[in-house]
Amino acid sequence: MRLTTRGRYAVTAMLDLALHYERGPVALAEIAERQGISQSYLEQLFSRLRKRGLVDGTRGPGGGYSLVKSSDLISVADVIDAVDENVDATRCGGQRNCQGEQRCLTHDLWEDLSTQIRDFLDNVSLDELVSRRSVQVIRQWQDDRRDVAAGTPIQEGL
Amino acid sequence: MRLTTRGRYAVTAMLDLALHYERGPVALAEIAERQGISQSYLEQLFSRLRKRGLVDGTRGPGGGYSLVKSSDLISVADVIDAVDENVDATRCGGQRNCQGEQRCLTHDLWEDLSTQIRDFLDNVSLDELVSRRSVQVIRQWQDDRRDVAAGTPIQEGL
DNA sequence: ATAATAACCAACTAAATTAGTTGGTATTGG
DNA sequence: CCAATACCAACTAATTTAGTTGGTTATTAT
Repeated sequence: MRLTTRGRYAVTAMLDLALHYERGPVALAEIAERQGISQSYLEQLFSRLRKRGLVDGTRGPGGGYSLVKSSDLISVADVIDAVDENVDATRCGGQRNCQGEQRCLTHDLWEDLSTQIRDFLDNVSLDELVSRRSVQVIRQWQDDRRDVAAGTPIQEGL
Repeated sequence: MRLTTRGRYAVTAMLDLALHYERGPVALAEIAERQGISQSYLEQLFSRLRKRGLVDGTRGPGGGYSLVKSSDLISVADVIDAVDENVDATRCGGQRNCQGEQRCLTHDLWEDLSTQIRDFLDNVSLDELVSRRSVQVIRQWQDDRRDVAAGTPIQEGL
C-alpha cells in the first residue's frame, strides 16, 4: 500500500486550489507558500494531475492552475490515483501471483483492506473537505498569515 | 501510512504459525519454505513479535516458535503494530504539527482514514483468517507441495 | 560429551523510492 | 520587450526496505 507524502501533498494542494480558484487561476508559488510544499515538487505533481484531466494550466502573468471539474466531482481517490500509482494493499497489485504462481496466504485479506480504503477515499470529495469546519479554520489562519506577511492589513469580508 | 512487505510477511508468517503450531513449535525454516520468505528476514520479524509477547521461541532440535495467545485473541493489527511502526496515515503521526506548528489542511482526513484502517485490522483475528475457505485451500496446496518436495507420498488424514 | 538443531543477535549491503534541486524552455499579459 | 508563470528533464541526497553474513547461545538426541 502506497500512501506517502506525495499523495498527501497532492490532496492538500488540490484542496488549496478548490479553496482559492474561484478568483481565477492559482499560481503554484502561492500554494507552495501557503501549504509549505516545495514549488518544484508541486510542479511534478501538477504535471500528473494535468495529464489526468483534473486541473488546467494557464501560462503567463496572472496564470496558474484551475480545477477542470467542479470540486464535488473530484474525489480524494482521484487525486491520489493521479500521483501515486495506487493504494492497493496487496503485494502483487491484485495479480494474485504474490507467491510464485500462487496467491499468498493473506492475499484476500489485503484485497479486502484495499477495498475498504478505496471505498473511503472514493466517497470523500474535495467539496466535502472544503465545507468541513476544521478546514475552514485552517484556511482562515493561512490566508490571514499570508496577508500579514505581504504587509496587507487583515480585512474582514471583501 | 506504512503497510509494506514487512507487515504483510509478518501476518502471513503468523497465520502459518496459527495453521501449524498445534503439533508443537514451528521452525522458521519451515515457514520460510512454505511461504517463500527469506529465513533471516523472518528472524528479524520474529524477534519483534517475541518482544511484543505474541510468540514464544523454543531452542534446540524440535524447537521453533509457538503462539503465546490463542489465535482468536491476536488481531492482524497486533501483528502489524509489532513489526511496522504504525499504520497511521497522517504525516505527523497524529502530532498535529504536520505544517510547522499547525495542522496541515488535510490532517483530519488522514486521521479519519487511519481510524478506518485500524478498525478494519483490529477486527480481523488470526483465527478468523484460519477459518476462511480461501486460506484453507492455499494451506492444503502448500502442505501437499511440501510433502511432494520431501519425497513423502501425500497422505489423506493421518 | 558431542554433534546437530534451531533460536537469537548485530552489523552490513543492495536496491528502490522519495522528496527535493537544478537549470532550463515555452507562453502570455502588460 | 520583459516579467511571470507553466512546463520539462535530469540529477541528488536521504531514507527505507528486503535481504545477507557471520556469528552466539540453548537444547535435544546419540
